[in-house]
Amino acid sequence: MSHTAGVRAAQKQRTRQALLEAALDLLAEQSLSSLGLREVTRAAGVAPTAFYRHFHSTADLGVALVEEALGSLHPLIGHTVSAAGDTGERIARAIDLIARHVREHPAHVRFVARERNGGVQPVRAAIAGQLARFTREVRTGLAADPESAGWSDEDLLMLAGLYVDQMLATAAAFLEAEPGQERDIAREAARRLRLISIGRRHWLG
Amino acid sequence: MSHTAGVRAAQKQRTRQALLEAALDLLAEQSLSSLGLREVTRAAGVAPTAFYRHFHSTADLGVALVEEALGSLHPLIGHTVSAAGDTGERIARAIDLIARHVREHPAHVRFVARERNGGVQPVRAAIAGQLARFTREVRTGLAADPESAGWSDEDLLMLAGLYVDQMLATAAAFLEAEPGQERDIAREAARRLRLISIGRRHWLG
DNA sequence: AATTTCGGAGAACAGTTGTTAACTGCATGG
DNA sequence: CCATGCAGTTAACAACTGTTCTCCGAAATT
Repeated sequence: MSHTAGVRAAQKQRTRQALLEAALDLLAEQSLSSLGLREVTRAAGVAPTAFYRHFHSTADLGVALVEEALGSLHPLIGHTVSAAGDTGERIARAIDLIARHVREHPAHVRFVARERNGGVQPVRAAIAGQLARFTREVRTGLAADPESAGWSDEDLLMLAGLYVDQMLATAAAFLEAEPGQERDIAREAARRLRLISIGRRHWLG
Repeated sequence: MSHTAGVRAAQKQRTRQALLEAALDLLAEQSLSSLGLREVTRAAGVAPTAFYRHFHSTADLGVALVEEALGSLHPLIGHTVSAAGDTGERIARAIDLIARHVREHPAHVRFVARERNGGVQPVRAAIAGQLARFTREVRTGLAADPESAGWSDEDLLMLAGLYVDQMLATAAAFLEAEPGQERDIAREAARRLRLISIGRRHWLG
């Protein structure tokens, strides 16, 4: 039962993944707009022309990387926003989650932070799209909270955007941090989130 | 009294400025890490080798651009933070100031937003240094406000950092906005700042 | 007036880039 | 079992890159 997807298609996927991983590696020390097609294929161990079997251009590859970096993160969002516990516990857990994610996928995080305002328009658009989705998801999560009673949809979206921006800024800070500084960054991020949640509590009236 | 700086040095400065402006133009559609030396000299109308008389590399030129983009902004900061008026008026004035700055110097703003997390380490470091300076200046401005009574220096620095990040995010949003959307972005930014200032008011206790 | 300094030009270098064309070999579907 | 499809290779192209060395002319110094 069930074909294991075909020997042929499987091998294609392996090459595609090799290209994506090689690119991600190279992007540790440069921006996407300077990433060369040959450079990528060389690092992936395939011929330059093989690239065209998978992507039209490096910009196209970048869009695929956005999907890989952010696409699988959506389930996590709603689950985290509507977690149990008091405000302090929820803040600590959210920051812990960010820290772990940055530790486990530093290249993906770096890529997103770098290309969010980078020099390749389609990639910027793809990232903006994913972040807008995150924002709507956080909004939905917040709406379920009893503390959001009386809030307009517009204001909830504003708060969600503030949170998403803050999450990304914290992740970027973790990335740039030298070993041992993570504690300080976590404390600063917690204070920021605490201030925002205080503002949230007194928003009405 | 006073030599007008010498014909020779003056011409050198003109060429240097031509290189910086040509680079800034080219950086509208790419990142610094893909900016070529020859590309810059071609756009500036000088020979490739002339580049070396002014910069060691394009990374070096990038650091100079950071200075040009952010160096002259410091006086403005303290003046804006410690302005008169109630909270709403001060928020509106700050956002207006950002909007005007983005309108008048879009290339500089784009450059900073893009290279803040870009692929060229010395430039990232230069931007981080300038933003840290901004944060300290905002902190000093906030400290003068009677509303900051009882605040620890650490907390003031946290709040200042939050403001600086928010300013940059707003500027970046203005940049990406299509004509006519500026009003909405200004309104969203105002709401964010209002929420933060509410959090500030209730921070203690 | 003679000499030094120095910003910029010119030519040449080895190496790299994206893209094209024609090919090879093997998994696939009839 | 055979013919088709297609991922990947090889070779070649014109164009471009950063860097070096040599030179020129005019401003600056003496």
